[in-house]
Formats: sequence, structure tokens, C-alpha cells
Amino acid sequence: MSTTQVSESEVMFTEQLTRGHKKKAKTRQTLVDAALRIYARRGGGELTLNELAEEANVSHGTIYNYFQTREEVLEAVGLALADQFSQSISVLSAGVESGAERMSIGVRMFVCRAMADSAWANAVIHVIHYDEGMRSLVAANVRSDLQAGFREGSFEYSDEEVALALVVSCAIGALNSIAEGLGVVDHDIKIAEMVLKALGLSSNEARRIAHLPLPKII
Amino acid sequence: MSTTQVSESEVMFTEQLTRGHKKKAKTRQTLVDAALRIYARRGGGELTLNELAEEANVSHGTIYNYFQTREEVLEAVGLALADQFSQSISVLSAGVESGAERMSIGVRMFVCRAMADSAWANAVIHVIHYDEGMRSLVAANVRSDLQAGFREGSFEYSDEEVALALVVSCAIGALNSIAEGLGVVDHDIKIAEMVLKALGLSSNEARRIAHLPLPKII
Amino acid sequence: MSTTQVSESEVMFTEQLTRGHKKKAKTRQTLVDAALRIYARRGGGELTLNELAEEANVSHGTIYNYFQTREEVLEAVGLALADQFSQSISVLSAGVESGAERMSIGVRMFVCRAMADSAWANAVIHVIHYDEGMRSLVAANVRSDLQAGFREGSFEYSDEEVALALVVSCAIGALNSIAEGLGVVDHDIKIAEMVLKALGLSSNEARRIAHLPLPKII
Amino acid sequence: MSTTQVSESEVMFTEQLTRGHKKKAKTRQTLVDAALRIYARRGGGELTLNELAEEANVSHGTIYNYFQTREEVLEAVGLALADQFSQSISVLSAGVESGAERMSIGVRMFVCRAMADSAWANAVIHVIHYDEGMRSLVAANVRSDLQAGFREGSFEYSDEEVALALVVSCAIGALNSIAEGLGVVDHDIKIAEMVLKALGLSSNEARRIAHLPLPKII
DNA sequence: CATGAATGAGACTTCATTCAT
DNA sequence: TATGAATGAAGTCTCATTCAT
Repeated sequence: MSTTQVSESEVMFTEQLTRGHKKKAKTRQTLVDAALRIYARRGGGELTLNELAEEANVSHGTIYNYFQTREEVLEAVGLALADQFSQSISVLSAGVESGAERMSIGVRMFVCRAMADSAWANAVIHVIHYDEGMRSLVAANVRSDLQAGFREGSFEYSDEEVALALVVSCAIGALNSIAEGLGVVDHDIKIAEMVLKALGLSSNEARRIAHLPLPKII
Repeated sequence: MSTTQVSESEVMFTEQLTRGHKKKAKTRQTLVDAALRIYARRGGGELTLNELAEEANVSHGTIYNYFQTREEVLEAVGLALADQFSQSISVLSAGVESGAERMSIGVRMFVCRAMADSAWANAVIHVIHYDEGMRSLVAANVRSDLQAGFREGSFEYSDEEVALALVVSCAIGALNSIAEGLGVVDHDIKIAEMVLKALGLSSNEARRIAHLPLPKII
Repeated sequence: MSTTQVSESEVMFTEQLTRGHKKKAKTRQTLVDAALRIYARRGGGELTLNELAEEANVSHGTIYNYFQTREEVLEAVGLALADQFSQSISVLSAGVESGAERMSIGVRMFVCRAMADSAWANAVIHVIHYDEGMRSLVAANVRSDLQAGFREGSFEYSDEEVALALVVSCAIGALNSIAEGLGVVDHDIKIAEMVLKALGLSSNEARRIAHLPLPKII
Repeated sequence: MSTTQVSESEVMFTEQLTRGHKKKAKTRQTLVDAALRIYARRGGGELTLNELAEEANVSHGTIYNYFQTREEVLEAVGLALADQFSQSISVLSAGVESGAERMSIGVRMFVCRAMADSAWANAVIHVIHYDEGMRSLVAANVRSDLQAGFREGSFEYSDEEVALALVVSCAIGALNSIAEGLGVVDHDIKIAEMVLKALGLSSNEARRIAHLPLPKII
């Protein structure tokens, strides 16, 4: 998110001379970014297109050159966020085989990103609450690691759906804590450790895996 | 819903009531109940005072004899819900000493009630998302059991806040699953078991405690 | 137009009204009257609720206390106009037996009113163009006279539908002429005479009937 | 619709055309044709330039290379329609001397075309309602036949303007009936017969003339 | 010329809130 | 206190029109 804001700010600055008439194809991205900034900033409530237009420095009508309805805007924002999210996760856990380790990496990545970028955290919280598509995508990512860990004998749970919901809830719950300023040191590790225990790992094994160093981004 | 009416009425009896006061309280309660019915009925979106007035069979203006703003209505609804909630939990785990068992009972009660009364589940989901007061109350209830279990050596976690957030998140997550029709058999037991494991109990101990029969309501 | 207001007010007095209802009815009438004034004033185009609110000196929101949608407003205006229209006609041709004479009176009344009240003419032209209900009502009024005249042997036409459309078209056409300032002296008589001839009366008979004095309004 | 293209192309040939002019004319004609197709297709409501651009497969901006405003587009469409109309009529009644017969042919042609080509009927109805130019042109065509019949002693009416309005109204009224699916067999003949009677012909004479075979188009 | 992104006025509609009765 | 008519800000969406490329 912060990266987005910086790059957008730069763009804004160079374009203020031409009063926004040179945007064309980039405008859609501008709109999505603006929406994410709004989500990031606020505590509750729905995104309005008035706000979006102002944040993106375009007129109301412009939004409708890119989206047919308000719903489409929200959907696009959800997709953008989901895209970033799933990319981040899959890049990081690329070479990892163990389901339990992948799960740990996924959860920690999710939480770490939220700690590093509270704007992103807020946006995710908002979007995940309103957008079913986002929820499914998150669930799909988690489910594969869950099944892998179960096949390998690391995990032990009586119901996959319940386990899935638990992992997702814990991750989102951590995001909420962080967004409310209640983050703690090593939040990612602590959450991952508890999640792994909930999934059946022994305390020692859970602690060991949760404390493994995160793979570096190349 | 009826529980709400009773508890609120009881609170009223602790004051000296004139007839006017009684009627005032009655109408106010009518409004809160109507709001809960609306929350219960719908999937998403905000409560409007139009709806509320119609559901309660009063005119728009009447609402403003009992609440200054829409926000106050929502707050009152949150309080009413929180009231029932904490009563239910504390009644049930009244004679139980063990923190782990109290925790299990609390979580299972929460989930069981959601399964039995999807209207209540929907209302809680709505309110908890918008009302900070409700969230704190839930947290307070959980925290005491958490600390008890920790003191007794049953629980083992590295950070109380993180553990607290985890328990609450899992419970709310279960409510969401149930509200979306994704409930499973023995949902309450499965969730409680995983939560106990997350809090450091061994698999066997977690399973045992989670499967204890719930205390009967007298 | 002023006639409109009077007749509508009379209707109001005949109902049993509570205080609230009276005011409500008054505003509703204000809105309908304002709509008629707007129709009367303009050359073409659709009625907008902005215009209506301004003309009626109420705010936009007030309109929605009386009508659910813009369509309902238009419908109400059409009904109001249709009501006046059919009342006027039936009052005037009350004691007349002959179908041909009733037809003549109806057509002449219609045209005379348009000449006397060009606002009314404009409103009718507008409404009849957009509102199917209005068209049906006019058609129903004409059809009975048409059938009466045919049964009595005065009229002679090969197709009732065609005859009906002809009468209505001629009357509306006359309204258009008048609204455009192309009215002529005895416009009503001239139109009625031609219509009667079209319906099969001899020139002499058509002229005689078309020139009969209109019944007085008591 | 193709008739429109032909007639416009013929008009063009009377000028010396550069390649640029030819292309310009072609695109302009494309736009007018597209507008006619839209009018033909729809029941009610106004033409929007969005629709027009899409139907003509050009971009919004292109329209403004050919017309200054939306009004100009509508005007051009009206002219195109009026052009075809008057050509059709005058070709058909070319060799006919009698005013009454020419009137009958004109009315019947108008109605027959509407029955054969409901797209044309819809377009005419739309345009004639909004475009004064179209109305005048129709009136001019009728007036000459009206005067001829009057001079010849066939017609007998007390006011030319009223008679003119009556004929036009009846023709448009027939179009409306047809567009609403209320057409009847020999609609053209029945309307022509009634119009002729309205203009003073005897029943027998009106019937005879209205039933004359229409001249063939060579 | 053609394009289509951008604009902004203005349409319909909702809804929390006020106030006279 | 109860009512409900009135309000007006704010929201979603449309569309004629402009302008840089």
C-alpha cells in the first residue's frame, strides 16, 4: 500500500500541470488505488463514489467510464487486493514443501504485511467483510496448505471446514488487533504458533516451525 | 429475543417507576426488540430508522423521544445484546472452577446459541462489527477465563492479548460460518477443542474437556 | 388550470379527513397542481422532480412522502387530469339521448375547454402522450357515444376501432392546433361537424347537430 | 431505411464531391441511419448520443464532427424522414389529377407504409412529435391536395386550417394505432374513406375513391 | 477527422432529523 | 408523548459535451 501511495503521489505531482487530462488508461488503476487509500484511512462504513472521485481527483462521471456500477468498483478493489495478497503469499512459500511450514509462512506473511502496512490491513479488513469473492480466495489459499499438512500427518483436526474457518478467523482477528493498534512484538510468530497448535501440532513443533526464518524475497 | 425483554424488564424493576416511566421503558424496549428482529432477519447492510419505525409500529418521530440520534439506537441495541450474552455465559459456567472448562463452556455456549437461534447469530454479527462496546464486553468475559486457565497451568501462551484475540476471533468466525449456513454437527465441540489446543492443552486433554456435557440450565 | 384547482378542492371536501390527512391531501394536491402547471407551461420534454419540487415550493424529499417513484407522480397527474375530463364531459351531456349529439357535445366541450384554458390543453397533450391510462379513459368515453350513434342508425362506419381512433385523433389534433396558437373561431363546431361527417352523417345533419347550443353548466 | 440512403446519396450527387466530402457525407448518413434504426426499435423515450454512437459504430466524439449539438442530430433525422416521405407520396400520386383521389392516395400510402414497415412508423411517430419541421412538411403536402379538391368542388369544409389539421391528425393517429399493434385489415382504405367523408364527400363517393387501386410504383 | 477519456450538471432516490400539531 | 409531514444533504447514476492525442 505504501508503495502505491508513493508512486501515485509522484504521478499526481507531475500531472497537476495538465489537470488530469493525460490519465486515460491509467485512470482505472488510479481509482482502485484511491479506493484502497480510502479503505485504509477510515474506521467503518461503506465506500462512496463521491469520496472515491475526490480521492482520485476525478469527477464523478469518470468512474463510470471504468465501472458500470458501484458494485463493480468494489469488486475490482477486492480483486486487486486479492491479487496482491495471493501473489505475496505464493512467492514467499514457493520452495516450501511441508504443509505446516507453508501454513506458518502464509499466516506470518499475512500478519507481517499488516504490521508493516496498516493501510493494507485496513483495506483487507474492509474488503473481506463485504466481498464474498475475497473470502473465497483467501479460503482457497489456506485450504491447500491445510490439506497438505493433513496428508503429511502434521495436522490433526476433526473437520476441515471448521479448521479452515479457524485459520482464517485468527488471521483476520490478528489484522483487526493490529489495525486497532494492539499489535505486539513477533505478533506473526505468536499467532502462527497458536494456529499450528490448534491444528494439532505439539507445542514444541509448533514453536519450532513458527520461529523458522521467513524466506527472503528475491 | 424474549430473553432480552425479560432482562431489561428486570433491570427496570430495580427503579421506582411511575406509570409514565414504565410506558417509556416499554416503548424503548419495543424499539430495541424491533431493531434486533431487523438485524436477525437481514443478511447485510445498515439499519435504517425507517425500517425500525415500521418494525416497531411507531412513527419516525417517536424514535427521537427515546434516542437522540441513530447512533444511540445502535448503541442501545448493542448493550441489550451484550447484556443477554454475558448473562447466558455466566449462568452456565456458574459452578465451574477450572479456567479451561469455563473457556470451553463459554465458547460452546456461544456457538450453540448461534446454531439454535440464527436470528441471534445475525444480530451479534451485525452489532459486534459496528459496536466497540460489545467487543470489549466479550473480551472481558473471555479474559477472566483465560487468566484462570493460565494460573492453573492449563494454558500456555506467550501473549495474553494475542490469545484473547484468537479466542474471540474463532468464536465470531464460527458465528459467521453458521450464519452463512456452513455449520457442521458438533460445531461447538470442534471449535472448543481447537481453541483449547491453541491455548496449549494437549490433544487428549482438549478433546476431553471439549466433550464434557454442558451444564443444564435450571 | 384554475378550474382544475377548484374541482379538486371540491373532491377534497367530500371526504372525511383527519387533521393529518387533510394536510397530507393538501400537499399531494399541491404537487399534482404544480405538475399540471409545468405541463401547461412548457413546449416539450419530460417532467423532472426537481422542477416539480420547485414549482410546488417543497423540497425534493417531500415528493417521496406522497409517491414512491417518479412514475407514480406521472400516473397521479394523469389520473387527476382524466378525472376532471371525464367529469366535465359527462356532466355536460347528462340529459342528452342521441349518440350523435353526445359525440358532438363531447368533442366540442373538449375543444372549448382547450380554447378557454390553454394550460389545460398543454397538460392534456403532454399526459396523453405518455400515459396509456389516460388514453384508455378517453377512448372509453368516446366509444359509448360511438356505439350509441351506431345503434341509432346515425353513424355509419366500417370499423369501430378505426372510427374511435379517428375521433380521438381529431380531438387531440385540435388541441395541438390550439396550443400552437392556430385556433380559429368556432373551432369546436367546425371540428365536431367534420367528425360527424366522417362518422357518416350527411352534411346537413352534421352541420345542424354541430351547431346546437351547448347545454349550460348548472 | 435503405430508401433514406438512396435519397440522400442522390442529393449528394448534385454537388461536386471531393473524396473528403464524400467520406464526410457517408459518415453523416451512417449516423442518421443509425438514429432511424434506434427510433424504429424503441417504444418510447429519447434518443441518446451514447446509443447513437454505438449503433453507428463510431465514438462519441465523432458525432460532433457532423453535428454541433444533439438537437442538430434530431433535426437531421427529421429532415431525412421527411425527405423520403414526401418523395414517396409525390411519386405515387404523380399522374393523378383529382384532388380527392390524390388525398386518398396520400393517406393510404402513409398508412400502408406504416403497416408494411413498423420501423418507419415508429420513427415517424417519434420525429413528428419532436420536430416542427417534419410537421410543416407533412402539412404542406396535404394542403395542396386539399386546395385542389376544394377548387374542384369535391371537398366542402368551412376552414382550411381545421381541415388540414384533421387530415394530418387522422393519419398520425392511424400510425399510432398500427405501432401499438391495433392495425386492422384495409386500415388504409377505411381511414381514407372516413377522411374523405369528413372533407365533405358523400358516403358513396368516399367509398368509391378510397377503394380505387393504388397506382403501381414503376 | 476519429477517438474516447474526462467532465459536470442534473436526474432520481434515500434517509436521518426536525418540528408543528 | 406521539405523530408524520417536511426537510435537505448525500448517494448512485446518466449523458451531452469538450478536448488532447
